[in-house]
Amino acid sequence: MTAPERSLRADARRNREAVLDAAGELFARRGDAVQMDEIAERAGLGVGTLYRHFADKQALLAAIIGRRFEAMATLARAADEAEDPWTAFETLLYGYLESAQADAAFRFALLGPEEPRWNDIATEKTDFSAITERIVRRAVDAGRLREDFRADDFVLITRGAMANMTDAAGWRRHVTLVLEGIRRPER
Amino acid sequence: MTAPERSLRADARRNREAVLDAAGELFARRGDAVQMDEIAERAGLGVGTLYRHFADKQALLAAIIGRRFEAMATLARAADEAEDPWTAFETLLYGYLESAQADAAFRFALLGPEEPRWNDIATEKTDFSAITERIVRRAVDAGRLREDFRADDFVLITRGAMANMTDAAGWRRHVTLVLEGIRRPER
DNA sequence: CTCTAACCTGAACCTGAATTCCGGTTCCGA
DNA sequence: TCGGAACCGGAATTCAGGTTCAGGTTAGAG
Repeated sequence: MTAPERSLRADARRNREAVLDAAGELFARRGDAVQMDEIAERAGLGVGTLYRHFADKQALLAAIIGRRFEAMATLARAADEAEDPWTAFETLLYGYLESAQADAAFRFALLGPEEPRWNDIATEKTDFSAITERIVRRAVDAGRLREDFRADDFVLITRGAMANMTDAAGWRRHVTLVLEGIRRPER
Repeated sequence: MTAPERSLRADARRNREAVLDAAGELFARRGDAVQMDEIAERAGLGVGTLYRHFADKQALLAAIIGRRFEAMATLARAADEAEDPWTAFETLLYGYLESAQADAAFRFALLGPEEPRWNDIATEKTDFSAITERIVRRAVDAGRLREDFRADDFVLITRGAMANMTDAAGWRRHVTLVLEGIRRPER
């Protein structure tokens, strides 16, 4: 996709990285409302350079989102390490949501109506989904989640919480309420 | 706000209504993505006429949202009629969400980051909020909702569900899960 | 050190809407 | 029936942002 084709000239590689960093920072803060000019300025480059590395704004966005999903996959993998299935689940859930809170673009990508489209654009998402599925299954099998809980439900909860990220406290309360209906006692 | 100032010429009143209807229909289907030209065409009028009645797109949107909140207040009032507090609560919740499902603009207004702003723009919202508060209190007092449930939580749940209105079934599942954690047995 | 393909720049350009504006129309009171 | 204030139509204007491109600049192979 946005694969760093082999052998970029040193300065080109450096600039590409600068663009990614600047865009990541700005998109995270203000979602896709940021303008290409801003990104270019922050990266200390001309707009033209952005277009040399990314076909259009959408592609740049996609690259950033892909990065996030990679990070999410790592996070999920770490959560899956946990001995206790419930701990694994909770770690994943909160880790994911905290990342979402810190990144407006990521949130936007997940909440927007074109969400399904990211599957193609950000293939990194597949990894994450797979691990999530495993963690959910573990918790269900251990009897710590209602028996009919599915990975899809994880998405539902997650979206629900993200919709309440206007104020910092709201989504935690939301998750608390939901968890209560989903969780099952240890024994 | 968009008060139909006294004495509009007959045709003007008729046109104003046509605009409101056309806009309501289109906004409901596609949110604020619809263009002024489309609305004008559907209303069988020129764009200029829209601007004669509403300062700008935002104002037109606000008028529509206001209408919805009026309808929601009516709905809430009806729900409050119910003898059983839980029935009242559930009726309100589902009625509200079904309306949201049927109206993208309404949903958009409630989910968007400028949500708070609607309090000023659509004063009709106040009514709705008041009744909602009463219904929630009734259910809590009757011991049918967890003791610490507040009207704010109703908003949380509601936003959470709306975020899952991409597919028609998702939000119902979401509400089911949440209700489980919130509800308290009859006795 | 040279030369050129690969890069970069940023002003100009384009596009898609919202909004304006003014020459006609129409309602309606006298 | 008449006059003019209220209205209406819709092409023209404005504007914000994304995207392009005609030159200038290097990195780095030879």
